[in-house]
Amino acid sequence: MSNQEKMVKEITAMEEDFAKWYTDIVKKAQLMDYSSVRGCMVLEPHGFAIWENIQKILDKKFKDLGHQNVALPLLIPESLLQKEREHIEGFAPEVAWVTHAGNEKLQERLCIRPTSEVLFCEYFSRKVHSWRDLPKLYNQWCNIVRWEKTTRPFLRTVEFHWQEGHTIHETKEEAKNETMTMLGIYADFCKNELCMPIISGRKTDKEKFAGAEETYTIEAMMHDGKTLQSATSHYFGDGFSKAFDITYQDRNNKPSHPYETSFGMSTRIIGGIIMTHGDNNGLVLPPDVAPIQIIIIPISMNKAGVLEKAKEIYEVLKEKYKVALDTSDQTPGWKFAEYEMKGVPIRLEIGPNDIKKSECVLVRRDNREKSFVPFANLNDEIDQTFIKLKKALYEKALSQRNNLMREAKTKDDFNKICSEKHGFIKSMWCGEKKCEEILKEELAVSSRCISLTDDKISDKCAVCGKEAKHLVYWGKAY
RNA sequence: CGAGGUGUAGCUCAGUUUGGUAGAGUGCUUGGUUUGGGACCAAGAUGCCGCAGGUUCGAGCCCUGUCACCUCGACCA
Repeated sequence: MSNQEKMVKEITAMEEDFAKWYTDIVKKAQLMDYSSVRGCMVLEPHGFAIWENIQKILDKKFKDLGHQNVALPLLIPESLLQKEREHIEGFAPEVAWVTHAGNEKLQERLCIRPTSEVLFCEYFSRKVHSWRDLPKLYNQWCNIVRWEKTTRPFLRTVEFHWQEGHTIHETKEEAKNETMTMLGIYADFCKNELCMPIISGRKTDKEKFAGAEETYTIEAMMHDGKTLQSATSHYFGDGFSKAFDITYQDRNNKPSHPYETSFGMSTRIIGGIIMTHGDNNGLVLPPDVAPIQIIIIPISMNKAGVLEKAKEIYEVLKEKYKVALDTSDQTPGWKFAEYEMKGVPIRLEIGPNDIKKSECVLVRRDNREKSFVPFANLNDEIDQTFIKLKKALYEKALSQRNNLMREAKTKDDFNKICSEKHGFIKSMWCGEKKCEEILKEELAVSSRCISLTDDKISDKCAVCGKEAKHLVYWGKAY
């Protein structure tokens, strides 16, 4: 068996079994491990380090906009959860209740937060009394629990880590602006740092967050054509503030209800990175979130000068990059495969032949292209390679998405498209829930989002033929 | 929650038909030779056979129950 075959043997080819390919990568790149509770995952160092990098980048973006971090409780009393009707109806089935020791008769039933709107509302109701107290721009990094029936690593777990921003404002306009600003933050982050093309838009009433007036989303397409809701930003209007009796004296000295928003991105995005960039050799990580950006592999470590040179290069590069040097006694081939599996964007090989020529071998993870780089040019060449690699990741993902993008003008178009492999389906929609339900029931595609642009592909709803109101992106969702 | 499947060494699994000393590959440990795409030799260590009952002289294997996990649906970020 050739080495190439051996390597491929480790990971199921995505063409053969996509679900297994995904699980193989998650396990073999050591991103996470299962635990003794179904759907509750151990985030292993390499997986958590990706999340930490995501946190670092997003947290800075939030703080640059004036948001502050807070930590609210893990537990919610039943009466609090039930104050907003739509909200509790949406979440009730997947709430985890806590049984606790002590005098249970006297204490109210508690649940683990499935999301923290009600906690923020209660908090705001105690803190907001004057228009001078507004706005409040808060965020928390935390874990939450939703008792999902079927779970998949990162994509859907019972416990998951996320950030949830909650803001409260004087006016509708201000709250709506906040909602759109935060959607933009997520969209830019996906594009610029994660190299993921996304479509942003508004959710239909059927798909929006329980209790929200409007939900905005960014949707990405995975290798298998399915779509992933990658982050959401909600405009709540004053529904929550009325339900939770948040009132303040406004500028006219009248009691008034403020307007709220919330927005979130979760560890699910790591699943999105895997299924957007990964290949049959393993994970492919965008440099900005890679725990190791450069791996240095010395060849023939026992030959004179090799280890010394590798260490020297490591010391220089570590000033600027996340770099690691692997001096373990595994063979070079083993190390190549290992770090490709882990998605490390750049590999440097340093061996006796290179030292003679004062150069090293630089290999890109995305296309595995090798080049010889003089030690003197290393810094520049690495910078250039990161730029090229990021561009290549984005463009590859974009062209894949566009190749699988379809347009449907009629129900027959939908039928035909859904009988083969497809990604997003663009079509015009009349705005009726019934047409959404028909597509969902007959073809298992759901509305992903309503386009925010005025683009049209026809004047009629593709399902019922009545006058169309919106351009909608449809798809099979994770 | 429906339909199917699987629980045996860290991991992947054989052994269950026909009950009779617990197995293989891989990984791990130690020593040596190696090192430009998952190296080789030698010597080792590793098991509540998911859990609880039952049948039997004797159960990984048969019976009953139970729990967990996986795949596909439905539900959902």
